[in-house]
Amino acid sequence: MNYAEFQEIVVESRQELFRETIARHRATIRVRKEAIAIRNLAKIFDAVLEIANRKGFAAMSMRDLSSESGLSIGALYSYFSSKEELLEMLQNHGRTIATRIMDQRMSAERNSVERLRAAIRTHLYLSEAMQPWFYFSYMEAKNLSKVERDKAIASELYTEKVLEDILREGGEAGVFLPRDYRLAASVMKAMLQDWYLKRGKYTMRRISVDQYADFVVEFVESFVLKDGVSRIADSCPGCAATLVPS
Amino acid sequence: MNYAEFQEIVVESRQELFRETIARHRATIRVRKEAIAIRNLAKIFDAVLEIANRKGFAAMSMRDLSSESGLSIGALYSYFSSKEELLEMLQNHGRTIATRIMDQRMSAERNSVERLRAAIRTHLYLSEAMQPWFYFSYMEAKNLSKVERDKAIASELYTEKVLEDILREGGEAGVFLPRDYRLAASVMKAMLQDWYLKRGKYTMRRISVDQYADFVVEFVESFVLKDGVSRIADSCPGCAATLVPS
DNA sequence: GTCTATATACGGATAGAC
DNA sequence: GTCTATCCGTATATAGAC
Repeated sequence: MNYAEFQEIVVESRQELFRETIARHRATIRVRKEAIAIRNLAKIFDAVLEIANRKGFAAMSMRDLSSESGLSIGALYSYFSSKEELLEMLQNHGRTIATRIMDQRMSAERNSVERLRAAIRTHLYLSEAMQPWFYFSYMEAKNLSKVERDKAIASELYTEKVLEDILREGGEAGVFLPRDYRLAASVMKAMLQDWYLKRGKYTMRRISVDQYADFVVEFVESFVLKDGVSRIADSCPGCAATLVPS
Repeated sequence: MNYAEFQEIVVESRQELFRETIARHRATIRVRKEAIAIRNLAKIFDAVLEIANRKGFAAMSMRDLSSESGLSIGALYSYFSSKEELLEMLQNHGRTIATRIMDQRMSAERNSVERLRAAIRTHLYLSEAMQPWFYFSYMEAKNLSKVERDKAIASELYTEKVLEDILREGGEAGVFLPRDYRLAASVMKAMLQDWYLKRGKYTMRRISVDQYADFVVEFVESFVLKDGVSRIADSCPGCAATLVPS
């Protein structure tokens, strides 16, 4: 599966997830007509991501949000009861999509090498499809309430644990070299996060998400596999092409 | 050189750099007595880093800064003319220290493998000694004026270019394997940045900066060196100990 | 050099018309 | 369901006493 195919999955589940988010916040969302609520909530979330990723959530005023989303300030407040709740809604919404898709796709793979590759690819594809949300979530995490911040941290650590467990199982099976798997998972995570944190840089350099994924797989495998480089070059000649100096 | 030794260099140059920062902003800093100005500016910078890294620079009020720094709001404004100028002063101050020390230490090393290790270690040591500033600089970069933001981006890209050039020179000398050196420099940078962006995580896990540095060197060398693992394990048995699974 | 008191503007949130 | 007008707290920045 390449990125183009993956993207469709995300687009398809989008509608359904807005329905769920609206249901979860039935208490504060006063708009009863679902179609309208979905359309406007999507506009609001997109506008928040656009403004907050440019100048920060704290610096975004309701007047900014009103003009960017096309809804009046009064109308905005029938979708949330405070700016803080808006932040929490957006965090929960994004995290739910991300977690669900990640879990779905990881459950398919069985052997360690394939699981490692799938984890890298899926995470990168996901953060590519939802780049504004991932960036926002990273940058605004410290501004969340303690409860919400703890959820965000738990989610981060869970992703890292998934990577660590793949490495550990592969290590026990003798597929991977003995390494500090926890530290390896940490720096892998850092590489995955760089994709959405420095998106502009990679766009300028004309690096596609598939190229980046191939590179990260290669880099990590050279560290954990016994024969490092050769394997992926054999199994995926196209990938190897991305490894020569530019 | 380990971290403890490195730290002294940073502490020593601190005073001198405050003098320079005050000289550079002679126009706005109304306080004439240098000793007082240095002491208070240091208090102000520390307080900004403390508050802004907790809840963001935009959310930090002058009242917050006043009570954290111990200076009144009126006194604060004799050190800068606006909140925005304060942000720029702090960015410039930190970047000057970081750039100067990085350049100093890199000029010493000659061969490619040593240069690569020195670049990794120095960057990590620097970001450890100045962790609050590095974190602040990363998180608040997007809130700077265009001029200042461009300076911050240029500085980021320069660091990456240093890494890329080391790899390229080593590649041309046949010391490193042929790789995409630009992408390699990118992900190395991501690993280096993880150290100051997730400082709390590594503290909890009792990973020292020296352990982390050894690990990153090992990881990168397994990718670019022909015989990967063995070299560092031979040249530094202590380091190898950190590589077994915990 | 540093303080307190205050001018002035801008922010989040609500009321009530349509 | 959405809009405009407005309340009221809090923000930055300054003035002037000490």
